[in-house]
Amino acid sequence: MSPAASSRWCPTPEQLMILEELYRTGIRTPNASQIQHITAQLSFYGKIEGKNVFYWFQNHKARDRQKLRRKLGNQLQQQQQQQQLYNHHNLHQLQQNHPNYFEPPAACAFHQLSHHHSSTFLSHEGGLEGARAANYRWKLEIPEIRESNAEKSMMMYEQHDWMMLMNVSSLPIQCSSNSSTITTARPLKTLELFPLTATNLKEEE
Amino acid sequence: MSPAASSRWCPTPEQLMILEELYRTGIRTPNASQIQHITAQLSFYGKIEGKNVFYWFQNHKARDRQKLRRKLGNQLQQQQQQQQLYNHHNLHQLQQNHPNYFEPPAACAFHQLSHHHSSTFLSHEGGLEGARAANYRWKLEIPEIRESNAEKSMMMYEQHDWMMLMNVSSLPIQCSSNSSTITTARPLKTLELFPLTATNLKEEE
DNA sequence: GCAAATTAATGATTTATTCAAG
DNA sequence: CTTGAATAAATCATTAATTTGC
Repeated sequence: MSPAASSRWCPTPEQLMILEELYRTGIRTPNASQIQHITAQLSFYGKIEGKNVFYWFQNHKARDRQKLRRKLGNQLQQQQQQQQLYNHHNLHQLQQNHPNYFEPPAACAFHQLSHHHSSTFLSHEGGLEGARAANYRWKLEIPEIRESNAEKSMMMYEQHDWMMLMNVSSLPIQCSSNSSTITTARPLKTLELFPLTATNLKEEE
Repeated sequence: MSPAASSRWCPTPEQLMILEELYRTGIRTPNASQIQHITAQLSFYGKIEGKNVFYWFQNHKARDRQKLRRKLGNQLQQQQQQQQLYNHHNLHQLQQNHPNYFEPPAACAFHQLSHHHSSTFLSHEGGLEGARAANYRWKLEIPEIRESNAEKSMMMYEQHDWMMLMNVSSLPIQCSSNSSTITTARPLKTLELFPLTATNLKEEE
């Protein structure tokens, strides 16, 4: 009965509490160092990774907004005049394609809101300088590719998985020629890179 | 007089060409290792980071779709019958919400294709099993928050900076440093390697 | 010809939507 | 049904094209 490493993070009550507290405090979109910090703190209460923190804030923010939107949407049932006015005014073509867009104006408003908030809590914090200076390390454990149902859908590409610390500038990738490999030079590599097979299958029409 | 490190990546013609070729070949959403490879290869032609590659594909895919959508949108003014038929036939619930989803099947196909490709040049690691084993460290340098115009918009949160390279596995990236005339005119075998056969029309006329 | 001023492309972020585990 | 995870759409911001007046 090993823990069997469930495929997704399950926040402990403590973690959740802290996260919510942080959110209440005003943190909406933590940056790298903030995430690092939070993760470190929360890791005391249980297993957790940076991406969990990241996603949590993303989702929480989004859903919070969603609720708010709904609530407001109901409240302002009668003020739709404005709505229509607005709609009629600055409308992109794409809205044609999204007839189910409930409240485009709301969305717009939210953008602004968003900006406002971030600047708000950033200003008060004023403590990013310190963070900004240093380098941080992250241990990235390979994300346990879920092959559970792999047979069906092949596998998922988690393209987010790679997004990270690309600043690997130090990167030894820098062509370690020293060994023989050179001979082939780039053309060959290129070849490897490009499976010219198939190629067809354009997404067109 | 340093180059002053422009704030955003500017692909060299070679890099661009290769990327486009890859795209044409079918790569839409490269995974971690693919991005690694591509980045390594392209780094020979100029400064480049993984995230550039990632973003490039994201944007290219999106804008390609955009164009296509527009085009089709015009073309299919009268063919909406088919659409409806299709929609009615193999429909997930979500398609209700996205009546404007033109080619869900295409998307699917690409995933498969993509997978095929990756396995093609990742075959040496015999799949993902090998990769999954280890943990890796990455140095995360705080991304040099651009404060250039900070006073106006405070700062940007680059939350993407942290997400990255989860999968990084065996990293077979063998670059060739080689001492050829790198400076300006690289031969760019790659180009020659790819018969730019235009069986598929250019994106838009 | 050549810069300042505009516009078009496109790299980089942020937000909204969807998928699927529990 | 809730929510972590992933993807796609929309948006912002900067660079390259280009126009324009001189």
